Amino acid sequence: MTYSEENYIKAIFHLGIDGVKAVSTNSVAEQMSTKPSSVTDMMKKLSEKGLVNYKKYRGVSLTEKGRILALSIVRKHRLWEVFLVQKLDFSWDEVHEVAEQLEHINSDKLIDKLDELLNFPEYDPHGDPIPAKNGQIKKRDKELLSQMEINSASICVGVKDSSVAFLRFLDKNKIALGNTIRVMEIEEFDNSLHVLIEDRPMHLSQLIASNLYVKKI
Amino acid sequence: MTYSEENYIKAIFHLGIDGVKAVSTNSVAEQMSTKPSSVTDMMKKLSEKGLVNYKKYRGVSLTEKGRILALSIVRKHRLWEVFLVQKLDFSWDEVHEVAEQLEHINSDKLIDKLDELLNFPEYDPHGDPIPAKNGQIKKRDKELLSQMEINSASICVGVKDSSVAFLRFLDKNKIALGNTIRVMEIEEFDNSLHVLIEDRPMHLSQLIASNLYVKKI
DNA sequence: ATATAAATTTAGACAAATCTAAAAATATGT
DNA sequence: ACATATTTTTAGATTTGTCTAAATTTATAT
Repeated sequence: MTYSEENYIKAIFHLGIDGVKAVSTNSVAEQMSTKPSSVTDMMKKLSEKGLVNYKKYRGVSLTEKGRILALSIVRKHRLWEVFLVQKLDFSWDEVHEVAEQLEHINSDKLIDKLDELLNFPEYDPHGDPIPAKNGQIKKRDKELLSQMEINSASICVGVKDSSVAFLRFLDKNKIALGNTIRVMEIEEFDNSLHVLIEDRPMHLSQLIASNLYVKKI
Repeated sequence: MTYSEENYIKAIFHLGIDGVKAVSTNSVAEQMSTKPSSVTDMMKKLSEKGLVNYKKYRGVSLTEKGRILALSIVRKHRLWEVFLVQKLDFSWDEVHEVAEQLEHINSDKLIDKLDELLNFPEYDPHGDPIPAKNGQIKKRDKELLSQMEINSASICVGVKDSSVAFLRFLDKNKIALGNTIRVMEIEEFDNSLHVLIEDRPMHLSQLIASNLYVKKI
């Protein structure tokens, strides 16, 4: 597998995450910052290799073989992110770029041993689950903060948007995974939330609330 | 820099290590398992970029800029090797292949932090010095065991040949860096050595002795 | 010194991954 | 339903790194 092939497989995986049957050529092109014609070329190639189901004009999806490959890449990416944060003191907004490179390193022993060094983590620094060696990936039961009711209490377990801008915003406002969040009031006007984060009162816009995953308690 | 360019720079660095003015096209090709014509092409390109001094038919050498780049790649390679051995329990004959991949990962912060995690090691698992961040590389005073005199005592500090076969041989015979070695007798016939390794008598062929670096004590 | 051998470069080709522009297929709105 | 817009594919070009085969330069041996 070339890096490029792996990146396409990963893109299709991420786009097709919520039970979507097939993803469009254009969406893959956008995700990867390439042109649709490049995607078409690559889909033919990956289809030849039995990694994707591709029908002209009908979009593309991963085969079982492709899914397993995608999961192994995601596993590597997320384990490296944990390593960077836990062992090298990276902040959660710095890890993605480096992990994008590290995820292509090819060595089973390396990944198994890294997993062990990190004590078999289940989630990456953004709260996303780390696929097991056999490809199993657990779906955490979580919902968006924006969907919580008044007076509900929850724990922050992940972010939907993991852009540098959003993560820095959270840092600046001392909002971190593991924090407890209680919804005190919902502004009808703009759907913003008055919350208590670890007993600290805060006012969060609807945009913020709809990018934070929480788990009811 | 592409991976390929980096590999050529590294090859020229390793071939030119002992004060050689210029290395030949063929030697680079052999080192990299490519064809001489491919080397010629790449030398033109690296010359354009100011990384090598290249004159047709006259061989090639690194410019200062090229040397600095080479040292940064070697630094990364050797730090990763230390990481693999110290943190992930790799044996010294398993690290090279993986480090060949990891050395191309591009992140200054990653390498600085890795260096720190490993406590600023000076040598890699084979006894080779790790270039400092600024490119400084210390030359350890060492000589081949085969050049030691009778009754001399020394400490094993490195290997010349770091092939899997040689490293496994050393493991099997419990010869490791840091061991003390005393030369008891030299066989005139085949230049083999009778030595005491950590007080354990052993008989080493001339080939073995000429691939072990030691430091007199 | 010069024929021959060896090393190196050149010329031309190829595969991978990308692009642009044009053509074809599909989707959409009234 | 059909004209128009959008999406997707095709055709052909480009760049990078590689190769083979032929030509050229340098080295070597007598």
